[in-house]
Amino acid sequence: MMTPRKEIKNPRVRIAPSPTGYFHIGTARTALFNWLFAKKYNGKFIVRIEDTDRERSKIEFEKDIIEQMKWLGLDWDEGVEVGGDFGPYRQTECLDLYEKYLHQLIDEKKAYYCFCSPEELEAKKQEMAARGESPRYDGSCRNLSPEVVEEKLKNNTPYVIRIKTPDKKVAFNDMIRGKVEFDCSLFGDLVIAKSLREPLYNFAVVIDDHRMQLTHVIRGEDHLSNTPKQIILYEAFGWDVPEFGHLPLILAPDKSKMSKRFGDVSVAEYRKNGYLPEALFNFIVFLGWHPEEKSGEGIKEILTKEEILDLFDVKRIQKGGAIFNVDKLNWINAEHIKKMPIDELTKRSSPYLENVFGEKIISNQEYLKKVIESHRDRIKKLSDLPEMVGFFFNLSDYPKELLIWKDSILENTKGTLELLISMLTNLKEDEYNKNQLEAIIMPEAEKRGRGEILWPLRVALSGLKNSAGPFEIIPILGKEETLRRLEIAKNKIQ
RNA sequence: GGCCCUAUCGUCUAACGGCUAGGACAACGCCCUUUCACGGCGUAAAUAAGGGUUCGAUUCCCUUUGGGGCUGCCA
Repeated sequence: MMTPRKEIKNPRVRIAPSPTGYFHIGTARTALFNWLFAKKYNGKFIVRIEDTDRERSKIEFEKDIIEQMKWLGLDWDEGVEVGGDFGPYRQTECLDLYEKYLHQLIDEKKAYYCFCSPEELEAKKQEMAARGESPRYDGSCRNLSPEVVEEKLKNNTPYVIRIKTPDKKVAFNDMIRGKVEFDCSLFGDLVIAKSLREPLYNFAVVIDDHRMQLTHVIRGEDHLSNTPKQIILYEAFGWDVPEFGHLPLILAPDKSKMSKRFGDVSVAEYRKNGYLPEALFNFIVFLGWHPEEKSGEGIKEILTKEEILDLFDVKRIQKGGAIFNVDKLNWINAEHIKKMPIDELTKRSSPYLENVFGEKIISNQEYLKKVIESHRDRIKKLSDLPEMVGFFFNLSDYPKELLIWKDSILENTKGTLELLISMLTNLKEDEYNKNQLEAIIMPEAEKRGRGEILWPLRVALSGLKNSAGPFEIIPILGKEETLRRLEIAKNKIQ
């Protein structure tokens, strides 16, 4: 059986995004699992920016990463913005350190300068592929004499730095997958730096993970095959190897890696589209993880961050990839919207409304709250709101035919509107509540047919084919506006 | 191609080696209903295939098949 799991205590974990694009949903999930892991086991969560790719790294992306992580409700103990004892937390600020370690490896003959040109390499690669071998570096520069190396360096011959990959198998015990083994002889000598001042990912990661004393490296499954390469480096330095855990990937509906299909699935995009951070958090964590079922009938799926943290357990992380299902996200989002206190919901919805209808819309908070409350059960996303509640602020024009119930006739509709106007005119302002309204209108509706009365009423109020019911709308609109809208309807018909 | 990971309803998933394989989303149907939603009730829907091990496999092992990742002087 399995070896007993080591007790996890005060782990140090990290998320190490590279600022080469907007904060991606997949990165968000990795961040989330690391955050949960740190919180759950009383450890530290660290944010490190991996910007060794100078070409593609941009400060605006770094800002976005930080902003969206905060938006999702994540906080970190060390890293960019907050600092800490193991800085710098941005790789481009560690160049001296990488250079030092590169020198160390070269001095110890564990790494070497390679002067092969990309063209040569490509040709060799083709050759090997043609022979059916797995393409790898043949080690031409592995044993260059110090004189030759010095000469070439003096002449500014372009070079890279390669690690001498040991000819052996490397195994590790993945927290999620159990034992995983790779044959390193298949790799060849890996390039670990483009130059002394240009370290490459696999090298920089090891230096930093070690330097920051990380105990667990939890990352996407796409890094699984990088792990043995990094272990080689740990061993070259004689450092302790952290525990690794490789999360299953989030897949697009066609099962390809998420980023490939919808390249720009940024968290910011979901935010803009009206998803709540608590819903996105909830949804994403359920992609590849489910809590233990508590005695019997199903599990609770709508959870707060705190509840998730309480239930979280690494052992229950899934191995297989999970497809990102927007329908489920929409449902979870809707559920969180239903649960949210109205003041909070109003605050969060305001930007979406303001965006469409302008600032004045938020001036009357009490009105706004009633409007939002009346429609919270009908929306999936905050961004659905403007379209649905717009009529409260501004009744748009509609064809008079819309006022006519099913196969009723214009004449009846006119009669209905006149009747309603007279009934509602007699009702006092403070009687404009659901109960009173129903008390006077429903008997009439039962008599003449509900649709005959209620449909024209509702359309007159909303101007829409589909909307909330009249007894929800009228109390919000109030007497004056209600009657005004009924007059508009009546005038349309004449 | 090579290496690695992976496999329960369409999707996310549950099931100490032991029940009619459970739940959720979506779909469909019915109810509620002035419309559209909400809500309530219900229906259909899965252990990839083949071998073992076992009294008994969704569960353990092997093979095949499918899917995915990696195979950069990206991260």
